[in-house]
Amino acid sequence: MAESTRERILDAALQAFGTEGFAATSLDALATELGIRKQTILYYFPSKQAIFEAVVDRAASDLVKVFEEQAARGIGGLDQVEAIVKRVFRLAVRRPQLLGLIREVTRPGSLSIDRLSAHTAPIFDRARDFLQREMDAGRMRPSDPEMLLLSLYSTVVGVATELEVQRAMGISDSLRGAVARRQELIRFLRAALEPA
Amino acid sequence: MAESTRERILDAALQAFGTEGFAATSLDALATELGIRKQTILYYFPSKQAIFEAVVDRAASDLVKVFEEQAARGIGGLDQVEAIVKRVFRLAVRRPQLLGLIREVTRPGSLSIDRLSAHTAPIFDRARDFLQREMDAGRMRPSDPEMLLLSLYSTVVGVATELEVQRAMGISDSLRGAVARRQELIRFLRAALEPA
DNA sequence: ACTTCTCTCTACCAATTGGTAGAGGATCGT
DNA sequence: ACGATCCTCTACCAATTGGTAGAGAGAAGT
Repeated sequence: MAESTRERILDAALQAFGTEGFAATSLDALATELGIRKQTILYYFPSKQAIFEAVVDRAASDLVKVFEEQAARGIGGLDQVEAIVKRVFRLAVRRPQLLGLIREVTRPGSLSIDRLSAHTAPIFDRARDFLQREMDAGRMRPSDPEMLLLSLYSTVVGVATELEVQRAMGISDSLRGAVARRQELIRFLRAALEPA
Repeated sequence: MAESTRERILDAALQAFGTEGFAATSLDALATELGIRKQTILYYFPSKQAIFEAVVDRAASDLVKVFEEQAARGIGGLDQVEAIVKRVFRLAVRRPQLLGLIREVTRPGSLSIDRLSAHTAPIFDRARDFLQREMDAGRMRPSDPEMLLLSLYSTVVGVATELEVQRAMGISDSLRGAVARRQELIRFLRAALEPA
């Protein structure tokens, strides 16, 4: 067997939760899609909420891995920011459900937000320290690193995931469109971050 | 009577759809909150979907009004961008459900996206033309105005609405926090937009 | 051969879902 | 006084929801 049933359930659940959302996803629909019975799902996970938490855990560690891989290279400066943006975009193109799930978890009133931030808190701290260091070294325009991090997060995740907004604006969402968006975003961020 | 039943239903529906989402909102819950029976709701609106569409229509025209009020002043340049950011923030503080609803509508697979963009398309065009004009006049760093608009949209809406992410980052979401975020965001955008 | 463990199934269930049918009480113009 | 219209209600309903109970098949260990 290429993939265990448990893994297949998690894959399908990530897809569903990340696009339709938690409430709009039913266990029956999930089971039908997998060609199994709902009770098989409930054999592996005690409840729908438990599936969601398992999906969040896996997605969070996938995300964190992407950041840590790049952090390990430590090329520094705006090139480092650019490299991370590129990685996030690659993730958004290959596995859009992953960022969709983040949006689902970070919605007001969502449970599991603490579960997500438990994973991401270390890389937030790391990113904040990185920004502070670069500012101190004069390689980046000085500002409040926490607020800047929030702006960066919003911009990158937004441009990477807001496909419907782009369609509404009349912007192509093809692969070539994604590359163009990424390039323009990087120019935008460089302009915002470069020391004056 | 201060407010008609129909208006009260729309208010409560905006609140619910904008925070919990469409699927997670039940007509019974809506009715209970209003102290009426579900069937009263269905007297005014033929279906749940119809309520959602009515809410989207009203929210969209409220949003458009905010933009058009500022566009009418036409102060131009980066000051105009700043003024719009301030207005969006004021909206996000006073009526957070409104931007929450936008996020709900712009989720992949959402119906009613066309309904929203029918309202917003004119102001998108207007904003694009504005950016192009300012670039041509040398008051703004030249770039692709459509892509820039997408970046601006993502950044502003993200910083204004991603309260849970801010909490996870350890940033205060008080009113004073909102002002600080706004100021930092404006500095960020000015740096990104100022001609080199 | 027998037990045990792992897995998927059928059969249910109570609660909730969005929605229909129609009664009854106001308030209105006539 | 009287019908008509507007509004909110009670009474239902079929379908779907997440979840429980337990049977049965297959493989593995003894």
